[in-house]
Amino acid sequence: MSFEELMKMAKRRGFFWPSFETYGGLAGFYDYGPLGRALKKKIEDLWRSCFIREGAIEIETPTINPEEVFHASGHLREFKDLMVRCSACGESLKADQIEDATCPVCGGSLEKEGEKFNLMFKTQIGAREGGREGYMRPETAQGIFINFPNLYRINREKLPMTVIQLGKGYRNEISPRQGMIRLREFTMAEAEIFLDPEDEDYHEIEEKMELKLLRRGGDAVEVKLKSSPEMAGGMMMAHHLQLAQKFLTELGIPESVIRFREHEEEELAHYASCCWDCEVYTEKYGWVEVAGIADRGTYDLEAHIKESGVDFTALRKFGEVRKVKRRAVLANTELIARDFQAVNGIKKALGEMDADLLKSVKDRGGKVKIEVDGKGFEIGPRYFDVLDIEDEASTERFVPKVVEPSYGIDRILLMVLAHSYSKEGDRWVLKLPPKIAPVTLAIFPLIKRDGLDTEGKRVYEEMSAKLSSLGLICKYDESGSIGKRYARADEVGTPYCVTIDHQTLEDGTVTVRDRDSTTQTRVKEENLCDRILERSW
RNA sequence: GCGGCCGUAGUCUAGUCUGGUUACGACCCAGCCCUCCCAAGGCUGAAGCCCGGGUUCAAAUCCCGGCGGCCGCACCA
Repeated sequence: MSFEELMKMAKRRGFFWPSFETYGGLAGFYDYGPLGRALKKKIEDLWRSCFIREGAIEIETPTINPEEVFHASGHLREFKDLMVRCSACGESLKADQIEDATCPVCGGSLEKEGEKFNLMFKTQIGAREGGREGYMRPETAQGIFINFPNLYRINREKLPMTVIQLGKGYRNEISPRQGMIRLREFTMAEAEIFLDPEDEDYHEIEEKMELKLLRRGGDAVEVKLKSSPEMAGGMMMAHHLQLAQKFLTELGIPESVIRFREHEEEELAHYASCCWDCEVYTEKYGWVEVAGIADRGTYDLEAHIKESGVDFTALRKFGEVRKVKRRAVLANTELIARDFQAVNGIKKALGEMDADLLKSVKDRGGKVKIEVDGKGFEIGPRYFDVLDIEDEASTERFVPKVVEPSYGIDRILLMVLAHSYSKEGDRWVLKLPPKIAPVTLAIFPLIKRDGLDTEGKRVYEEMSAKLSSLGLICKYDESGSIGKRYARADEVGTPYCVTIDHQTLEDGTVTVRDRDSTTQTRVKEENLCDRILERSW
């Protein structure tokens, strides 16, 4: 099996093909045909059920976001780098690292015009005058983060809280390559797990499951995470590494081609403190990232607090009354009133200042400069006190940390095809797990006469009515020879072919052919539906 | 974005160097015939020179430009 053959099959049979071929083609965009669309939907459904199963809630937010969102998230700043190329050695350099117009690598001269590497698609929202700038989202995650207060309330203020979103993401890649591997518009499936950093032991780690971990700068090792979840970055990270492997193997990707690779320090995204890529191996592309499980810490929620001023905290309940130490600034209002008058302004300003800082100022006998209504004041140590107070409290507010598994659905679909497509002698067989096969059932008359064709169409209509209500696709085919029809069905991974033969007319039984073994069993027509659904639903 | 190679039906491909009949063949696809279980066979049919300009009596073929693709470099937050 080569990737070229796979891509040809995908186009010929209707899984996917490059977009806009009518107008000369455009790299980084792919269309899904009927089979691809059906397969993709089933992969998405399976992913969704993997998370819903453990209590996740799903939302949908816009793909276009106003500028503020990405200003807060740091995406805007990250993309403002100017890249400049050296015309002598070809080295690409970030413009802010260059002091004069010479190349720090070879001393050659640099091109005058730098290029902006902004990987977000920019767009205008509303009328040109008074409109706002917007961007196509490069990840679905921000739509979840900015909704945290709503979601936390809707989730009855319980953590951990897992929020998922499936949808399109956009990255204006400089030069997309490798067909479907790097797209400019693609489908992501992301989960944000909000949790209390002081209480991470939510999940049982599966003892038996073995993962291949490639740690920073090290060799890959097979480990059972039960004994050392800290290897993966904590219980929640370990759990999601396992979940990723379970999901991929359920799609038919063998365990032997799945591994997890820890990001090197310099490889980490600006928001992540730790990240494991889940990679799948293929001959053609080597190890390809299909999912990333990142520890985003409190980065995003803190960023949105700072940008918006909105409260993105959660409430931690101690379950008992605790003594909580707190440092408070107490203004000496009598003295302030006597010497400065502007009591309320100064008191307010003192209250907003950092208590620890004021403490150290007071301890050294220094002065604090304060401006109130344009007038400056120098406040000496005797005008305020810094007190350590012990309160009693049964709750406190905190910013939750976030663990983020993020899956690339298009890449996963490609990997699923690559690892299920095989040649058996002369026949191409797509050995998809029955529950994700785009076409579940094909119905053939053995030959096109003797009433077998009309009987076949009748069976087809009945089965199609039943299966389509479950979202499953059923096909009827009477063209060519029976062998050719089996071959056509095998090529697109149809797990079951039902043939109507002369015996059907006598006793109401049909044959069910299994794709992988090609063996046939005879079943009564009334049992056919149950038989098909056993493994396909 | 830079460099190299490339662009003929849905797919693979002959033809391009050396301009000249109706652009070769295969697969796939559709219709009909045949066919009692794994791409049998027959007949018929649909479908193509990436786009634009130039040279020429004449361009798939030669020249220029554009677009797109593949590979390498860079990029991949």
